[in-house]
Amino acid sequence: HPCLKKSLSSAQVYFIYKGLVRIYAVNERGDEITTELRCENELVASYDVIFFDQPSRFYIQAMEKTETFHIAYDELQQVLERNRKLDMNRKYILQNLLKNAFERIDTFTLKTPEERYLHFLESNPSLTNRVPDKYIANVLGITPVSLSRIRKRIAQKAKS
Amino acid sequence: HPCLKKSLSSAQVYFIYKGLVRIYAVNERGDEITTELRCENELVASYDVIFFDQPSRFYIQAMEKTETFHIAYDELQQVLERNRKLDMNRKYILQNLLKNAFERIDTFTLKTPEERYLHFLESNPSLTNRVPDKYIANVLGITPVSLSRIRKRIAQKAKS
DNA sequence: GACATTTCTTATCTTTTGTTAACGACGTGG
DNA sequence: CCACGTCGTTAACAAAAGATAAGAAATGTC
Repeated sequence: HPCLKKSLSSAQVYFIYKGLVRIYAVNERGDEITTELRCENELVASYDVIFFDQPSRFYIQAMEKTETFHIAYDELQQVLERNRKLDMNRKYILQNLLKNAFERIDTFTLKTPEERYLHFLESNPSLTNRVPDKYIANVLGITPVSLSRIRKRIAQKAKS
Repeated sequence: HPCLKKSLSSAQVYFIYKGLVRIYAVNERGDEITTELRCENELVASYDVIFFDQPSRFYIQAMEKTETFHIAYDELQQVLERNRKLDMNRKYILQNLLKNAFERIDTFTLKTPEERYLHFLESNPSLTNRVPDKYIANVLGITPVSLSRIRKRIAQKAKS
């Protein structure tokens, strides 16, 4: 049976040191849509709460046995404030988040769904076999049925 | 005649204090695709150069008479290092970039092109009448022809 | 004003995607 | 072993989007 679903409603920042989670929201048509897949050494937080100070639209569900550290966002800020040595880490983490976000945006503007899927496989080889395809489809902005067809097309090209 | 096109190849960070630019890249089919529209009080940089230390895929073109400050990224880091008082600003700027990036990603996963366009109009009322629609279409991940049809559909709904 | 250029719209056709439903494969728990 | 639920694939149809081309509208230049 599936793992527990929880609202991502607190102003906590989670660091995953083991396992894999999906972040999902409910769109205007009432469907659960997975927006993020995050695994080891990655951060999870609801930007609704942290950046907008609003109720979170997001939920979290572990796809595997997952272990995390977590800390309140405000507290994290204070810790970083006090320890200059951690500053490099903060820069690195924020920049890494930004880099990935920009890269992902550009796959939506510059690539077709098929190219986007291939790019996902290259960029996330570790995720591919750990998550049902339907969640990957959501992350790519397409439906599971459409992803299935894309996979078929790719397989046909590979044969010829 | 259109304004000059320049490669965004330096490791500079530009702050726009007047005007409006578009950032574009050339996709795998050889088309110029606008990926970003940036105006007053916003930052411009090539994340290819700054984050990946790679040749930039991006170009910049001013849509209006535009004036900017710019500073080398490394130098900016050093300035911020030396002036603790600027640190708050850095946090604010980085978080703002992240917030916008996350929000934009979610419009691709959670919204239809039509909803995405309406969201763009709400979020960027100042841009709407300053840029040709074809660039907005690119930013939304659709073609100009498709955006034209979406606009027509919205207008028809508004009548009824 | 006249002209050229760019942009937007529209039409046509093709391709892709969304939607829904059915089917089989697989794993789990009784 | 069987019932059950989940997941991926496939089919059928509707809807939307891409590609291309042709006109209309808007813009800029002289």
